[in-house]
Amino acid sequence: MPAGDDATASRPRAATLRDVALLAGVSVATASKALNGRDNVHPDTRRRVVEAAERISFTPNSLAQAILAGSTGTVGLLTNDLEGRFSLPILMGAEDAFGAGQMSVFLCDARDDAIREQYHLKALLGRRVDGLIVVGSNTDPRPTLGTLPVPVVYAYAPSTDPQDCSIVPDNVHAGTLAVEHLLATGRRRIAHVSGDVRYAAARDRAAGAKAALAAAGLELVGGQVRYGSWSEEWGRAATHTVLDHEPGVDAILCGSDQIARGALDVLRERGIDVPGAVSVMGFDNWEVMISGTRPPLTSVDMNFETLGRRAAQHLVDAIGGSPAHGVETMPCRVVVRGSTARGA
Amino acid sequence: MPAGDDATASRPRAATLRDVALLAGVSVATASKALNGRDNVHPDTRRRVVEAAERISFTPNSLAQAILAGSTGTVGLLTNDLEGRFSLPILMGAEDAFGAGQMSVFLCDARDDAIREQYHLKALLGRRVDGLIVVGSNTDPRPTLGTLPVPVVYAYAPSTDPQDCSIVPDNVHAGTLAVEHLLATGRRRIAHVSGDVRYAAARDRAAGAKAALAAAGLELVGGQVRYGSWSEEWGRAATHTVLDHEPGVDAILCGSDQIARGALDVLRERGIDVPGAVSVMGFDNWEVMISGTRPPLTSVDMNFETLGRRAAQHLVDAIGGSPAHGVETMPCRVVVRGSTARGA
DNA sequence: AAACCCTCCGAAACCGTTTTCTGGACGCTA
DNA sequence: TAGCGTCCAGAAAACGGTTTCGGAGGGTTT
Repeated sequence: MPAGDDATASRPRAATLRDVALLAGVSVATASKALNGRDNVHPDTRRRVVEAAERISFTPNSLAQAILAGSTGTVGLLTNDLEGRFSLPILMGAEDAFGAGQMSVFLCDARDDAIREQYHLKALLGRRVDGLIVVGSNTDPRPTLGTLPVPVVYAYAPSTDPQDCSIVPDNVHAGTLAVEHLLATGRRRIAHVSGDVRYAAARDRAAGAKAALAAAGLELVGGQVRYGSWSEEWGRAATHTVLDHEPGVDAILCGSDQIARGALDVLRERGIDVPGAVSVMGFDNWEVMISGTRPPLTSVDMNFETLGRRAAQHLVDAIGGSPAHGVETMPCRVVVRGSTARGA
Repeated sequence: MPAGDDATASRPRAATLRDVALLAGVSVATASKALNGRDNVHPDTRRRVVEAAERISFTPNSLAQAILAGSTGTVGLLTNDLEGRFSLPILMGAEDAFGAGQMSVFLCDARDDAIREQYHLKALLGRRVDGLIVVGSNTDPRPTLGTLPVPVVYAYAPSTDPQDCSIVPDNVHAGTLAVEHLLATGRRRIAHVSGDVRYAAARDRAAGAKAALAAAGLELVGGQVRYGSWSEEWGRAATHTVLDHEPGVDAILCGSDQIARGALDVLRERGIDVPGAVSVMGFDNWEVMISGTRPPLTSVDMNFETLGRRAAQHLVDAIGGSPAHGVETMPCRVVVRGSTARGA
């Protein structure tokens, strides 16, 4: 158990440019120029300054630099999803896009609470972030933040205002890709078990799936999407129903990896071969859900990292004076695994 | 698809105190005093200033404030775990402890790369964070960052330097609690299937479990811990082995929720009643892994949020001049669910 | 020796805010 | 009416950097 004691043990105060200058025997102006590679500094002088800076491990105060330059090199990531399912890949993508260390990210979680969001927004603007990425908790449109003194990019959930810049995963295309993959592996009698119908993601994926089926002159087995909740439990229940009512079914397209896990469990219990008799697919390609499924689950990856990179790129452009408008959709991709293996 | 166009459409520059003062017809000094509730400002004047500030939605520039005050109201969270399993609850706990909006958090992911860590560290120190929380990717000790101009608290993974302040989950106690719970529900022949033996977490939990058994005059069925990997796959394999070699086993304590899922699957396949014949427990209480297990999995919650709050609290104390030293362990708790229900 | 150029350093202004200090206006008392 | 206290507003300094500008010093040319 730690015990507080040496309150007086003075921690070395962060070094300032003045300290460096004093130590090197030059003025602060010269020290600044020497460290920043400006011209008109004698090589010997520069060396002295650099050595002094290293000796006291001087780190320039970004605050002071920012106050002059008018930009801070920081962005705010205002999220509503701290399960981290979407925010974190987006954060990683953004970090990559900015270039490590160039830009630091303030992460704030509003927890889907408008009051808390305003609060964090105020704090971020006060800290003069150069821009904002707003991550929603689902793909339904969310209210715009309105006009702010810094550019904003909405990721995952689009803004209601079409003038804003939003980057969202293409759920319609995801549904299409999934069905095309199933068709390509010889499936014809496809059921679709999805999550909560109130989520745009569920409806969009279903729309894409139906469109792809229609293009092949087919429709869903049972004629309709089986909406429910985003849980394994629902995946199990719905799969039982599907198997009971549609004996000829040869593929179950699940609205999420969790639902797919439920489906796989029931198929295994009933002794139905996957993918021999029935193929199973999920959406999200959530590593932690998928690793361990039997057989390994084919899933549609929504490319969150790419989405984050793209959002960051748009933000950089906007900060640079070239804002974008409207909703941009990010393509996704099918990750094929054993649960739909061709001819298995 | 967004298209860049109105690069010239000037975004409203953030208002400064000077703007407010000009609009209210006072000096910046008076404006500052009026907005900060200082004395010696005439009520009418104050009202004029406040109205002016609201009219142009003035937000004080925290950078300028920080440069005066010498503290920024920001902390850095340097993590190596952006699966977010540990970092995010810790971040949430820290946010809570700081008090919403008081303190903003820079989140950086070093991805277990020392170079990247140094890079982020430099950026954070340059931004004059008031303190740092360093989150490891596992509970093995990690190298200290050494002496920095700001206080540091190590969370999840302790620092190698006992002078540093570290907050870690009490894995030994977790193992003890788990076994005590199993004993309390009448189990006597307990097997322990755990993850990678190279992880301190695995060894500590096992040590706690063995101690609790010894205290009851028992030992592990089979005499030893079955170490492997942190996967469902290993959970399944090891459970088969246990059932084959130890027919009398009445509980399987699993080193993680994932391993426990594997165990549950195998028990179900073999038609063994859980918890009637065999109890199953996991560690971590990872909601997303647990929701959907049949029966619902009893698990030891490591209280990451509390850990994060505690780390934040220690950081605040250290910033306030009362640093703590040494490793502090956080208690954990058993969350009882169906997989160990008494007398079921 | 005067005029000139070049190299290099430092003084000072600036960013946006807070705080201290100075001082003007006004009212009250002696 | 002089003296004093109170109330309120503004000027100025400070924080830690960057940048501009002026100028000192030395060498070269006429």
